[in-house]
Amino acid sequence: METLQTDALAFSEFMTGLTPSQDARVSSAAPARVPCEGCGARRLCQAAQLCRGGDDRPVSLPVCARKVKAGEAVYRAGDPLRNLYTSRAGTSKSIRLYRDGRQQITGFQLGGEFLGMDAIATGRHQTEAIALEDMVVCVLPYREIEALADAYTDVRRGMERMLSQEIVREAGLLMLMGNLSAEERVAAFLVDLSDRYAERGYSALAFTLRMSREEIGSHLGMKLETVSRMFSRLQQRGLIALHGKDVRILDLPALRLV
Amino acid sequence: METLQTDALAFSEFMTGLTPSQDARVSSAAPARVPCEGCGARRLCQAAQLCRGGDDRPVSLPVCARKVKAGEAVYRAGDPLRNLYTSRAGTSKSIRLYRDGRQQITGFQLGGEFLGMDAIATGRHQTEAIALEDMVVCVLPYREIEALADAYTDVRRGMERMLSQEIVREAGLLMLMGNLSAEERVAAFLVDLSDRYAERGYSALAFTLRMSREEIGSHLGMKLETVSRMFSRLQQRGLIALHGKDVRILDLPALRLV
DNA sequence: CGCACGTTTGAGCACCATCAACTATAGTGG
DNA sequence: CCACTATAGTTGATGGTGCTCAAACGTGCG
Repeated sequence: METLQTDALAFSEFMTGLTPSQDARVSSAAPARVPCEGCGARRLCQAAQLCRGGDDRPVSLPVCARKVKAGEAVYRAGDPLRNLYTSRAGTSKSIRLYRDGRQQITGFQLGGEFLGMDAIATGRHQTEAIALEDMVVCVLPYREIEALADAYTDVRRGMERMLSQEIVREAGLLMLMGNLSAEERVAAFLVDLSDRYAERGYSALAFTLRMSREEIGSHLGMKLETVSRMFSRLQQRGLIALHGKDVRILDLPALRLV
Repeated sequence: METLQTDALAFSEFMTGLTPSQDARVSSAAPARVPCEGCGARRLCQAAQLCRGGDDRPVSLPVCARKVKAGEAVYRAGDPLRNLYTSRAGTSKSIRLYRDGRQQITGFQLGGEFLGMDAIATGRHQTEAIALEDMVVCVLPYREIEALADAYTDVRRGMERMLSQEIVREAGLLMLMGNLSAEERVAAFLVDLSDRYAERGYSALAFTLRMSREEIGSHLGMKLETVSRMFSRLQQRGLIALHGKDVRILDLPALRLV
């Protein structure tokens, strides 16, 4: 997997599942239909079971790919729920806005992970998703997902499981915010990223943070200076080594116990 | 509604929808089938749309009522998901346990509110629900819910909306934990309770806290002494008046702005 | 009544936020 | 290629918020 990271073109192709000629059709302006079959991330895609037509499911979800540049929004708070999304490549953040301008990052989404489920309750997006780097996202029309879910039990179960997983994930964050010290939170954040990268086939011990210290702080409920200090402290303890945004985890078991 | 609170028997009957003779059949040991039709809380029941048989839905969910004494568990962490629950009467807390004994209260459930959705992802309950006072809960067999959801679109939509609402609710809590001061959190907690009591027909300005200061603290991410101090401060400011667990909100608009 | 428990209030301290200075890095244009 | 700038990150000094420890005060119950 690491070799792919060193080969930018092959890596891009692997993640997007698009050959250069297909790639030309995929733009912000004109999303193109692309088959799940060609998607390199399919094995790890949370939405894959919704996309593919199973033995007993002749119809598969028509998936459009869309490019989103770093800093652009996948969707905005208040937007009506038209689509759900999966990241084919790239990382995004989900921001929840508050009345007085305060905001909180409720989560980061890596490649293969699902976005937008907060909108299902009200029909409007409660958060907004901003790309932290250039992304390719799969656009999953919500109406079609609903239709599929109406027709096929396993799709329905999949949706429910993903919603419930999100509840469990947020409950874990609540625990973190309510009980853990700043150092413990940062350690838990790194362990979580490590686990998720490992799940997607990347190195669990060396990765690049796609988000700033301030964004990490907003997610964990602390200030950017504190994040920086805790990184330094973990480094002094010999648990991690970091140069800028590049993290190497030197002692993962110990980091889990912080 | 307040008159009902003064008449204990009528109130109990109203909330449980059980006449005394029915009531005798309802015990922890032997849950009895009770129809949603007789339930006084039905209009406010989050699960009502799952229970009742609509025009196009001949089959309705067989609902059993169960009594749970204060301090007893509705379900425990690790229990396999067999049922979802609605509180017919009484308040519960949802606790999430942590490896080292630390724990966090992820929420309180009032009468009419749903319990147990955290189990759908894994098939086992991630939290445990403990009654804060004597409760009557509706036991909704998960398999039957699934079957109903497979058969009827509106049931499926209802389930998804409830799951998504839970995500939005927890995201709000995350915001609270990440950004608000102790005083702001306590104020927000009271406002939330006020809104929910109002929704269920009770007074928005006078109610009794069913949980201890420590439980409030565990929910809001602070210590019980701090909760007490913040209550005192809000009282000094003239926003609330409290005697023990009885709260009167003197200036709700101001409390919202804290 | 006495005991247990929940709650309130106080004093001192630790942790994290704030303010501020400095460094590192990347991007821009001469 | 190098200055120049802007942005991100690190580190230090200081203060405030909330935690810890502790004592006193109710309130309910056996």
